[in-house]
Amino acid sequence: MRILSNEVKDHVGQEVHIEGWLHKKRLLGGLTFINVRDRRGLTQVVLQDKDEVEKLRGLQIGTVLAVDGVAHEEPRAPGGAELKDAKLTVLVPVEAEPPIEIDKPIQHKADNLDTLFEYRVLNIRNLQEQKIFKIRGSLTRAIREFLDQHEFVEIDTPKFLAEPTEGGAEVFKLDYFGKTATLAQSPQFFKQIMVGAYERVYEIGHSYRAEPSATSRHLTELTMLDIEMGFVTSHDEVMDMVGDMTQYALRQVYEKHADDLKSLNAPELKLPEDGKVPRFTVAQIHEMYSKANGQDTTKEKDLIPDEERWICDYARKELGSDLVYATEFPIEAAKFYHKVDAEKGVTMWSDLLFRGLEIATVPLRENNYEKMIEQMTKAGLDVSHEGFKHYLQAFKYGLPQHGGCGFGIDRLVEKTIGLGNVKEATLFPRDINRLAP
RNA sequence: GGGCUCGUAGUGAAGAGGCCUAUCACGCCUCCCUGUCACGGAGGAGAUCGCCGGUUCGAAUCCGGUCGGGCCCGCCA
Repeated sequence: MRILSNEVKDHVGQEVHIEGWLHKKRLLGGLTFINVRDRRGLTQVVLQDKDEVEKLRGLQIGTVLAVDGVAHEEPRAPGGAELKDAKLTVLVPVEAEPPIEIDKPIQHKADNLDTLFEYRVLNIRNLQEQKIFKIRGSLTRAIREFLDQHEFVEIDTPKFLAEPTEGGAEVFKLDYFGKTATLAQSPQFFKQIMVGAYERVYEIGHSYRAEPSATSRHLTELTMLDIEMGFVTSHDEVMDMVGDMTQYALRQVYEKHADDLKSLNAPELKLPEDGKVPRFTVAQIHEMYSKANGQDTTKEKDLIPDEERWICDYARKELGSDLVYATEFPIEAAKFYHKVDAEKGVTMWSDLLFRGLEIATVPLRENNYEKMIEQMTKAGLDVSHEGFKHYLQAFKYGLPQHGGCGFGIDRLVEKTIGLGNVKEATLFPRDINRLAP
């Protein structure tokens, strides 16, 4: 029966059977060490029999092996145990030399990202590279845990849509049996509709943006966490929920993957002591940034990327928080479904920033049917259009006040680990130039 | 859409008019090596310097074009 790499130490003195990939050979003459990789990690196998070593001649890293040997306690071996007197069985011989090395840290330099993704199939076998996606899995699991605890229902909504109706971003169009379909830029309409059923819903799914943005923070296919929560009494309540969730997920992952994050050189996690993510209005940030940097940004409707980096720096140094909210975005920057604070003349929409980057937009929605029609008409949209019909039904037949967020999972993973490009946090990234692998 | 950059063995880099018959590291091949873990040692193979054209006695190096990357801005998650 097959045992796994981390179980070898529990079978000292016994004959055991392991299977995995040849990960490394070290030939010292009369003594040969090989590392066998399985899903738990590496097992060191010691070979002294020349005939056994000969079985590996001409075979490359990646060869699939079975090894029968006796487990020994050995302080000199990684993990404190190893296999001796081993017999090898080659299950899948690999003679082709891998185009990249997988037993050493993989280059993540911006100039070489193309090579990283060109050989993704192989470099994902690198133990260091694997940590990134284990951490990614843990982050989304922690988010699901939090949302489940707070009575959110997980939903799945279609990605083929009839029309590009939401606005704000370029959409992909494709032939759908003679009609034109678009790929969803977000589950926006569906999650709001579902508030009418469950009050609280979320989806972790893919969204598609056809924007020709070749930057370190854009993908054409991205993973978004979309949350919507009904019967909220204030914008603050939504911000608190999203802030709590993010802190929960980060704490969980920093605890569970402490060693992995350290070996990946992730920054130390700084979260506010009182658990409340600090808030600044967009106008405040413009003012603070302009004063500190001598560049006048007070006329900008949105934050410029450098302001996002600056306010995050400020929050980390002065307030001990890697997370910070930019609130009260101006009405000119808003979408038709955002709720407007008429008294202040701003929207009830904020962005959650994390280590210099916008990772979520957190707005309160307009939920009044007549006001929606009014705001849509003002935005130049045809409210009688087929694409809006079912969305507006939800409002016509009763939606409570609600709010939520669109949260970029790829960006969250990138910044959690301290990577330089959102694509490094994505297994098989899709961008303006890349469709494969 | 605009701007700025970079293309040299399988991988990562050095070379910035002649010292280049192109250097180094890792990987690969052969041999030596009984405690390696980025093993070590000796030797070897592997590159028409992205492509096309130009300038020059001479181009990896300078110029133009082209193709392919990257970064920033706009926009967004």
